[in-house]
Amino acid sequence: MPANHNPIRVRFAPSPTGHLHVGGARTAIFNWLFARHHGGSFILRVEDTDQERSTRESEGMVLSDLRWLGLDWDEGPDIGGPWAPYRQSERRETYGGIAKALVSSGNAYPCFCTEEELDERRSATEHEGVAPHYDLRCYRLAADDVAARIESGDAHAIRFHVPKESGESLDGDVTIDDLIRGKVTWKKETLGDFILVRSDGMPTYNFSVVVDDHLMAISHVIRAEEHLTNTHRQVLIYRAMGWETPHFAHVSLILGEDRSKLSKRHGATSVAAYAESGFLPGAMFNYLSRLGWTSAEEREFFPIDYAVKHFSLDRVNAAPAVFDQNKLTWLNGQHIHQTAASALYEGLEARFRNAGWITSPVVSADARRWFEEAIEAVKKKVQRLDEFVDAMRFLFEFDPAQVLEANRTLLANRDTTSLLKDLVSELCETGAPSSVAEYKALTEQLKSASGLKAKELFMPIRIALTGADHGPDLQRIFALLEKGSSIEGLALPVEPALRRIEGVLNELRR
RNA sequence: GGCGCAUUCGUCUAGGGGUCCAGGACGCCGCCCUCUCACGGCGGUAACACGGGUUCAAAUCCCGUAUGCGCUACCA
Repeated sequence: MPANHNPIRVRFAPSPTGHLHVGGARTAIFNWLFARHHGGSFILRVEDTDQERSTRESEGMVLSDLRWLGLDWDEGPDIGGPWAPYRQSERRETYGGIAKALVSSGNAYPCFCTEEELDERRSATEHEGVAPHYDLRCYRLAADDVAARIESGDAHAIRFHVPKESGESLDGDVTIDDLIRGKVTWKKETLGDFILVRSDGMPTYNFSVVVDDHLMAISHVIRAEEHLTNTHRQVLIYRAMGWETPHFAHVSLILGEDRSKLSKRHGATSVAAYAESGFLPGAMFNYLSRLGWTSAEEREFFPIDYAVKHFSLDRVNAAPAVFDQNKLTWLNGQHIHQTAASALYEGLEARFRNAGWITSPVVSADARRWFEEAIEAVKKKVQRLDEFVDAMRFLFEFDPAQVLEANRTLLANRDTTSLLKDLVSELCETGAPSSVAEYKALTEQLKSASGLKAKELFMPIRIALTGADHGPDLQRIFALLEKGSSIEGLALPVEPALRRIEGVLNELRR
């Protein structure tokens, strides 16, 4: 028996055919939020019955993508659980047994038609304007005929019989009360007999999903809208087995900018790609949970536990939603701004090393502290992790010739040259300012020496020092440069500020 | 084609008969803060798909149309 006796049990059932996509991620998040909000269980089940496309490697990727998002599960293929196994490919006997029961109760039958034959007959009837339903050929086979063909080893699928004529034991009409969409009804005429078990012995989605959801005691099936019309078939299987149906909630699809279903051609769609391009898991979670769901107070920016506390299916929107990179990026910025530099550093070290800024195999405590200061200095200017490298590049890379070339009008005039000369002599005399007081003293000194106003003073210094017309406070830049040059393991020269200004002056003299 | 679902600013959404000549957020524009760039603050731009009903009153209820999407597979 499971340790958790809460009857709320939901599952996320991905097909392992590549990285987790944002659509699947949102479905997983909604399920997880529902479970955590109600104190129920969240089960992970791998739907790998399509052997052509499923791989164990993909399964590993999907699991790690889910973990990256901050999700955890109570039962799953990697951790087991009371209803193991949690991989459908390992549950064939179970499906086989249920299929047999459906055949003996008269709700299903062996079908010997091959795929090619079916294709042929389908295309033959297509232009007659008739719904392309199975023609019931094998349903009408005589019992001993069937027995004989099975005896002789003829390959066959198992097909479910949708009750059509009055007098059949089940009604083919189905109404569900979807938690997001309300009542949805289908008429029996809509459906043809459909395959339960393929001729290779693998169950189809519509069959295995019912068997597993029932056997795993799933209370709420929360899944994407593309499965809504399949629910008709599934409910019929529940009825034929005499099983109670779970509650259904069909979440709308995520669309690309052109309002078609989000897919690879819309650009990055896997959560792994977003992780790589510098999105924080908390921001991804925040954005995806907000896509189609709002808390009663309509908060936009929130941590995971806020969503757990406030999540409710009642407030999930039935209309499809366009994936908006802009808003994701904004949210990611908000999350970065709120995250401590020490935490940000964790996700940034590899990027810094990659940029060649770290020269030692181990990062010393001093170096780490210095990086955290630098992160703090530029944090509010970035919206993605990868932008930190661009925002901090000026600290490590400086080419006087290039800087002059790009800013000749501003740097190559008499006032600026004498200002920079003054600055050099100040730096030689007192060293680079490392405190607010020293910095103030320096700028006061420069102001009186040059006679320039504050506004005219700072831009030439900024550019001669960083090469850019934007960046953190000059005072912080001096301090960072000064401190960093005395820390081992950082790719910084000694006296970087002085060298840079001198370098520019040298270029000016040429 | 048939069936199903959906339709409020460019986008995410609030709203569920009167409080809505429709509120919030992203984006965009302007202003303020400021040595710069950002952050932040303030303001602006912009929507009830269309047509019929029902009602004293409709973004909200009903019907139809249009559009989009999904399903209609021995994919999930």
